Amino acid sequence: MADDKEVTIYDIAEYLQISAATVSRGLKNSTSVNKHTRKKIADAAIALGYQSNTFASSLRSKSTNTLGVLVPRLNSYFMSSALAGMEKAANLHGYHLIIAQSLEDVKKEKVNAATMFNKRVDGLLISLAYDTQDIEHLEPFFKRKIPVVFFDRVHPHNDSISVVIDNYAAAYNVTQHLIDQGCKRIMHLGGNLLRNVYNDRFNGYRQALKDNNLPFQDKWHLVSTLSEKAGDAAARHILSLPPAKRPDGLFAANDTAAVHGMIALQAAGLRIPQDLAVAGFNNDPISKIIAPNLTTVDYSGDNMGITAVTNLINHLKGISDLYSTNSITLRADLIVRASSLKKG
Amino acid sequence: MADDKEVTIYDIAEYLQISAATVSRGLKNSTSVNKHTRKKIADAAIALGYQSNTFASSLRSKSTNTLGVLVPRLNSYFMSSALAGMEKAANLHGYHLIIAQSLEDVKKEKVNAATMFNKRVDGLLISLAYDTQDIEHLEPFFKRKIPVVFFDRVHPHNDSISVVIDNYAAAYNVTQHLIDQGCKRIMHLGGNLLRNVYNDRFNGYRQALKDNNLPFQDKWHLVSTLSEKAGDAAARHILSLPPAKRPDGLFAANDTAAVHGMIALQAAGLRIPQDLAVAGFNNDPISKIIAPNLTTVDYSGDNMGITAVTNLINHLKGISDLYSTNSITLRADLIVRASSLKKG
DNA sequence: TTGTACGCGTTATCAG
DNA sequence: CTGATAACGCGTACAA
Repeated sequence: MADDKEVTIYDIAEYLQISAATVSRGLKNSTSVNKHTRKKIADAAIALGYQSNTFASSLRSKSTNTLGVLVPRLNSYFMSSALAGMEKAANLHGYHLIIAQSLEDVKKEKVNAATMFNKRVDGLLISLAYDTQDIEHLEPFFKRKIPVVFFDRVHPHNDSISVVIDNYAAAYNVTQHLIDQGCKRIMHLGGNLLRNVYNDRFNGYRQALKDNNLPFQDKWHLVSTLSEKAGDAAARHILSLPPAKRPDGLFAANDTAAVHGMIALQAAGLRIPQDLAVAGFNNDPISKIIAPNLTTVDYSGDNMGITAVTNLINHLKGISDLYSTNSITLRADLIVRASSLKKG
Repeated sequence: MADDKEVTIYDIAEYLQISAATVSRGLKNSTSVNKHTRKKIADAAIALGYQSNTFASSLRSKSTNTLGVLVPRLNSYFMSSALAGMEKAANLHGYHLIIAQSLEDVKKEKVNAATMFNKRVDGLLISLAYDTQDIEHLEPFFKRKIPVVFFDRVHPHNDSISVVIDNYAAAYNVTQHLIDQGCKRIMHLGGNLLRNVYNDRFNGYRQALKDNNLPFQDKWHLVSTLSEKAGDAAARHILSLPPAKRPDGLFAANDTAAVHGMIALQAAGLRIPQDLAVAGFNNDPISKIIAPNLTTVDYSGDNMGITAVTNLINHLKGISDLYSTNSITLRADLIVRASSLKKG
């Protein structure tokens, strides 16, 4: 009952009157150990209640089987789906996840990146904070050739890979769809243009307008954090305009803002889609609950998470060369629902 | 440019012509090191690009500053909020999180628990899988006195603590509220009774019926996984009953099932709350998007996460005795919204 | 205030 | 197939 000391491979070795080296090898089922001995070792391990000490092993083998995940926030539908996908893929390959959030704060992002490095993660998965300008804080990883995978909110870098969707094309398609429905005055509720996702969506939107000879006005481009409140504020902004000057279409860069905008607009008596067609982005569950259902872009966090981790691990195992390509683009289809259907 | 070797405290020591021991002490700002020397060490560390090796340190000090988090799923609103809260609290105290999901599978839960132990987490936070029967797989933690904190889906155990809400009281209140609104035939869409949360909610519901002299019928208690599909199926079940035999109230053990039930019922022409009053559980964002808004129970994952981690860390730091109490109950208030308001 | 010497538990290397 | 031994990077008695 003296359960106070760790049970180590030495205890097993002594117990079986063999060497610790053999125990170590036997424990990982090395074929260079007699099958019979292997069995004895496994049994003894259980009998003695042995539990391997991961970081003693890591210290020696210089690999932790751990991936660092650094995201802006943990509690959004997209992100929690991405994490779920990552965990699934990681688990499948015997890797584990250490997770931190920057809360959209570069400073926290830097501190967390350093922590991940100190923990000697075998690879880093990162989606950048709202106002991260450069990625100097990732230099330690690049220097030591620890693979970094950006996803969603990325930053171009030669020695890393990005997993993204084609935000430009998706936004273009959304806008074109609204135009096809007869919208002529389309407002865009977007995010910080510093981040590729919002910049690309904005550009896709603008290009679609241009290609259809529709004028773009600066005041139709609202920048926000795309929160519930931001959706609300956008609605109030629209309602503050004289009816003749109001947009007849709204494309929000996420579903949260779109939905809360809709609710506020509807509360004020506007009809959707008749008075104003609305489209969002992400295919968040809320898009199927709001009435009318929200037109959006299918953006699977799960897929993105699985892809990011699988590629990272393949690279770690030398199966694929991470840097042979710089970017993986996942598909993200337009999902048309009633909120944007002015015609039939 | 030969950045291929780790920079260790020995490199700093050699660089400064002092001993590694002093460097080690200086790095953690020990007052037993000359202030001037300390400064030199810090500077040299930066100059040489030193990054401490966490697990070498852990191996020596036998503490990892890492907490294990083991949950059924990562991608639910409640759970991602709880994780966000945990990360926030952990980060605040210099702890980090290693996260895994059981995907509601006991086998995975066991494997993951073992991994967490092998990684020598300083403490474990766990919410049990759907069908976990016993917690023998946590024995290694108990034996080595590594603190375990259960949250949400808990299991009574002397050497651990549980962070919960009063599910019984909350469910009682929901049911009483429905009764107050005139409901006489209340159906309960619940989860697996093996889990405290669903069992307690069921019992609260039943007791409220009893206290109001309303009959309970077995067939009014539906057990499911509380998924979108389960909500749908429950609705179809209700619709399959002859109108006179249908319930006039529905209490679902989560908002997802409640909302998707509502949508299906409404699609079939039932009016909510007139024909059927509905209440859910969790105060998920979707409860404020469905029309009419869903009556529910406010259940803050963020709070629960913060509470669980803070208590765990206080215990680790010896500030509080984890086991002086066996359970912390957070408040969870009824939020009345239109979906249940038959009267005014 | 600083240095010496050793150990944490594992794995790699080399020899047999 | 197995064993002896050193090393991974750090922390800490103990001594100076």
